[in-house]
Amino acid sequence: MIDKPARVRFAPSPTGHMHLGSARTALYNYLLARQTGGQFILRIEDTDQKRYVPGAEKELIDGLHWLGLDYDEGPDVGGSFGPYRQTERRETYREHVQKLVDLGKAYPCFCTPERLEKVRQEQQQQKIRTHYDGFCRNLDPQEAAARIASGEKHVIRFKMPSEGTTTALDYIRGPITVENKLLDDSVLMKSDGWPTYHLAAMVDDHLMEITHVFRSSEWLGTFPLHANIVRAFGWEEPIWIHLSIFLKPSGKGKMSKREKAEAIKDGYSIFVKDLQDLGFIPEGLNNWAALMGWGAGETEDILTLPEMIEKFDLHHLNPSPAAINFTKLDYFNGAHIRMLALDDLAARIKPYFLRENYKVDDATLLKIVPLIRERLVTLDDCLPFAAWFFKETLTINPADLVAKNLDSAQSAQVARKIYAVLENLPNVSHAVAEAPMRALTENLGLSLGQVLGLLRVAVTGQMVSPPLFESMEIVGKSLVLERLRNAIDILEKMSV
RNA sequence: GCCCCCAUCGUCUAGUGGCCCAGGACGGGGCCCUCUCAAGGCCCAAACAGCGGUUCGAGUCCGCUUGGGGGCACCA
Repeated sequence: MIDKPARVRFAPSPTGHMHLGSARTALYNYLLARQTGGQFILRIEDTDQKRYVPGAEKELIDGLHWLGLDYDEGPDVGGSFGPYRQTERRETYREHVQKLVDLGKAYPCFCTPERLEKVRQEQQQQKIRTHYDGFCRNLDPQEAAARIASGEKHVIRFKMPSEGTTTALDYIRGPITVENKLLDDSVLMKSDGWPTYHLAAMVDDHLMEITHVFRSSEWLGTFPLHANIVRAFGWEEPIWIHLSIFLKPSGKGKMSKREKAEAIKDGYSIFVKDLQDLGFIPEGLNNWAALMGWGAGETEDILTLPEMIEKFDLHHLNPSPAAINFTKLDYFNGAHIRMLALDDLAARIKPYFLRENYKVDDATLLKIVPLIRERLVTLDDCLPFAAWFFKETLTINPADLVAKNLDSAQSAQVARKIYAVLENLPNVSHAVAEAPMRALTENLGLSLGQVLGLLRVAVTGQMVSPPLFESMEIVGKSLVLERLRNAIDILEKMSV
């Protein structure tokens, strides 16, 4: 599907951590821009002074970079439609809201927050719709001007048409119609002089020549308002695409704050930064997030970013809410890890060893990677599988050394036999060691599981490890024999 | 309370009136491979919320019911 170049924007507010929903919205924006040869823009919607979180913008930018969703215009990269931070566009909003006032499509309102709260409570008591009662809607313009001149605090409200209906077109849902009398005279400009989202986003989308607006379906309620604002200015509307929201794994509502915190304990999170720390890779995360709400086709599942760019199609976006399925994220992550080049994977898991203070040498690491690659679900799984490679001494649970269906004395006996065989080999490489070990197993009348299981624990210190012979090849003969000697000691001590 | 949106296997989805006794993927179960754990291969169970229409024909169109979700700020 190749269309005209799209200008799209990801417009988060720096009020907290970047979460999954944001990541997916950003991804869809990116995909459409790249597919059509258009531009992907980052705009920071920071007009709410009270909710501003220092560092949030940086986290957003870092998150985007980590995900590989590079943007063409934004606060840190510039562009000819800037500035890209709404706090730097205050004058623009002021001019535009004035235009609306002059047009008679917006008006100053002097109601105090206290009065509004009182009105709201009364409405709730009467069980009627909570809305602005229009107290200032028909103030005499002269009088209003005088009150403003005298410095009286006020906001600017949009004068919503009071009769008829408004129909706005959502790309994936079709036309959405509401009765205008149900619509509120929303605040466009706050008393602190900053615009609300309703005004700022509409103005910016127009001025920045945005062609497609991807946003959460949480905006559906104010969709008619926004359409009315755009129309009041006489502007052309962008294509609106309201994305389904993400539900908690049970499918019952959005994740609560508490549930978000709980998820971390299970090794999951809805925050991009956490997911990164937890060992998820951008390739896996993008793939998983993309497919929540987008039907990519009949059979395709594992997709790379370039493949997604090629296949992305607005027609296959899904309007229904989607329950988060972290198990499926595991699958996508593992699948993409397996697709990584060996040196790439090595570079990505190295920090996890360093984080635990292991001394990692790159040559060894590179030899280990092919052994553990298909075993990793998340990057930090490298630790349980391969940390032992970098340990000076092993901590062995003696009971693990005792081979299945044998006692400690018998196991010690087997261990000595293994030692004797390995000792006489030129080295313990896979090619050299396997056949003799199989032969030994057969001679002893034991199973491979019994013999190699014992050897595994002796060499790696654990019951589960990467393939034994390949591992021994990396460790080397002398260390293998040393550890085997140690294992024999342990078993002999157990037997007395 | 009011408004809006949504509705196919447990989950994510394919399906745009006949190609569907509904396809794929995750998860689950079984088998194979196998030195552990994985990965991989094969197989199985599993869904059109209900009821009315429209039509020669409906998962697909319409209505209602039910269920679910979102919203009703000088937050975004």
